[in-house]
Amino acid sequence: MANIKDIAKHLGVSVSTVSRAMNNHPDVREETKQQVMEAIRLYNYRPNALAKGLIQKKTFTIGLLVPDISDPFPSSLSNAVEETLFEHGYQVVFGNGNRNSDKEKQFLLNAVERQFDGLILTPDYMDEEFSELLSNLEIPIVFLRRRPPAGLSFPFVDVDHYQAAKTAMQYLLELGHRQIGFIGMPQTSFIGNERLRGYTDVMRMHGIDPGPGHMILGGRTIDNGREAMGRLLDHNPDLTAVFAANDLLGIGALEWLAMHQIAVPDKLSVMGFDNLEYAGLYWIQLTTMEQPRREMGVRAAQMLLQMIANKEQAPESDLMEAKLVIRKTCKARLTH
Amino acid sequence: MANIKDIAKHLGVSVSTVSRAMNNHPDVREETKQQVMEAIRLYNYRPNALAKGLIQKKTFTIGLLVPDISDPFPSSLSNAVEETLFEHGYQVVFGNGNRNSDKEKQFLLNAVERQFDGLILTPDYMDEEFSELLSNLEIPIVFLRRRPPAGLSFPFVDVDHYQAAKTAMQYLLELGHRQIGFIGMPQTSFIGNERLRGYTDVMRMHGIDPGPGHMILGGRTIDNGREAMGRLLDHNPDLTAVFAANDLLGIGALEWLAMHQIAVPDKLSVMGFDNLEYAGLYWIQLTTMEQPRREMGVRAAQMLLQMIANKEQAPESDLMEAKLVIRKTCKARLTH
DNA sequence: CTGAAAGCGCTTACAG
DNA sequence: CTGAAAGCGCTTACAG
Repeated sequence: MANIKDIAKHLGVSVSTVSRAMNNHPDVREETKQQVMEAIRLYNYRPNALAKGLIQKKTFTIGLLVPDISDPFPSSLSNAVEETLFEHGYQVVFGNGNRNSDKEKQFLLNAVERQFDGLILTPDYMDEEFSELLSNLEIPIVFLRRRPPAGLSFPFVDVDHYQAAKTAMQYLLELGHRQIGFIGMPQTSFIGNERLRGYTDVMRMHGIDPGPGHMILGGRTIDNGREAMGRLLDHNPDLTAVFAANDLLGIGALEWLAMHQIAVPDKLSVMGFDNLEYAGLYWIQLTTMEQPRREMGVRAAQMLLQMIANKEQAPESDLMEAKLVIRKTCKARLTH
Repeated sequence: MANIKDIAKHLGVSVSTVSRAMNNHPDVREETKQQVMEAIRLYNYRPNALAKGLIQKKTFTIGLLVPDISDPFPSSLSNAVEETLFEHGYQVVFGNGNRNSDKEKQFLLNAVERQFDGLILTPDYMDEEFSELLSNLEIPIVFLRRRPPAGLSFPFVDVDHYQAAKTAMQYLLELGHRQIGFIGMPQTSFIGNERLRGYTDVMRMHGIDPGPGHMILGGRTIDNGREAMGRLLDHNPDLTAVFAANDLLGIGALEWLAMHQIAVPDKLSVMGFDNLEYAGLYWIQLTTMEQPRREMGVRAAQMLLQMIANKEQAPESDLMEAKLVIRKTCKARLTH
């Protein structure tokens, strides 16, 4: 590959001049600039970003750590991040957390070695070591769909899961439901707990104290949802509605109900959370809470850009609102 | 950030020694090595990858261009690529082609500027300019799920779509179907045409000449499939089976059939292609051809690794076999 | 086993 | 408007 010296030599000018011409420096004769551009084309020359980054202390590279590249949820969000950052001249490097604690740490280390300009993080494991690493990082960081570990004050963007769960529950109550079951995520999940809290609080506000018979926790997948639905109805045959903490769980519930010929929404209403692609399928038509994925991604990217531009002043975290998407799995309770 | 000089100064040794100790050079006293390691920990030092890459002409970075990060199909495959490459110490940089010709080219340019060690490409647009760029690249490249543009001999890994379509058709014929319709992709799609060719050839082999009444081409999505199914049955009410060139199309067909109370597979059999997650859903249970996504990703990564290790000898392209996944949308034709 | 020096390919004051 | 020189943070012959 040709380098800047080659093209300087070719033109009989100094490398400084070539550099300035390439970078559109004002103090360079138009004619010289033209010649340089031509030589660049001729040699098929591309400036070495490593050398450039080394000296400018700026790489135009942003790291984006996602839990799992093949997970459909984060990927649409990643797209928004990537597009926003790309428009501003940054290349985003996806890190595959791979639901693996070591890989997440490895990514952080990589980011510092490679001199990334900023980081957007959706880590799954935030142990001591991770926090420790993070606190030494000296790079602008924003958390996406996660809260920073205790003691560290990085800005984040997330949905207000608690509020959203309340909205979902409110809807179910308006439809006349009182006996509402909950299919929840593992207790180790922050967002799972927020959604659970929304469920519980609304139930209590309406004078119902949801006991263990009202809920099955601990899952995330379609299989989990299917299994939970069966158990839930076993414990509590009076349920007229079920709130699933995520769509996969909700779809699993729907499966179980379909398998057992329990009509949805005539016999039982089902509410999901996320609004995955799945939810809109003809056979599913799940009523659910939609997370503003694109907006979250764009927002996180903008926040990071702002932090890079102004390292002093940290932006405010952003808690976004989820939107109720009404489809066909919830219905007013029959009053007999 | 501390640099190598800081830690050399701290220990009163030369930077050469620090460098050697870090990189496990044999000619360095064990004691020295220990001290260096300790100082590195103390300073929280991480070597600058830019400087390292600049001098070593090796960045341990691989570019992976995908058409669309949020597309579920490539992402599971990307995971396999990433994992394989990560095990060998490489970081993969995802490029979002974004179904946009300029972004794909931009990615190529970026790759050369940033001195990537290799590239795995799934481009959607391969015009003159793209080929031109490619031919100047001097970087090991493998194509994934795409064939290199005419005149360029990069190795590729893909599924043998023609063969796979024949397998699917063979299955339908074994079930007794003769009047088989085809819902196909745009004629601009290489893989779409391969699948169509498989369909047509098998039909002809069995003495049926599929006319325009047998097929609707031009779509990729669920909506397209739904619409195509209606038209197909309109033209050709005798059809007993339909082969959809991808699962989305197949699912759309299934939707239309469900909406019109046409029992699948009792009245009509439907065959898909891809085996997306969707296909296994309780309500769908689509019989389809599964592409070995993980294997393709792993294979492409291995090929690239081999090319990097040995720049002389180009590896053979790999055409993989798709596997028939029998679920519930195909059934033996009733013989009355 | 260790150090001094050159060099990777750029950018950027500084001087003219 | 242009050039010479220093320097970014490393690695690696070369010499000892």
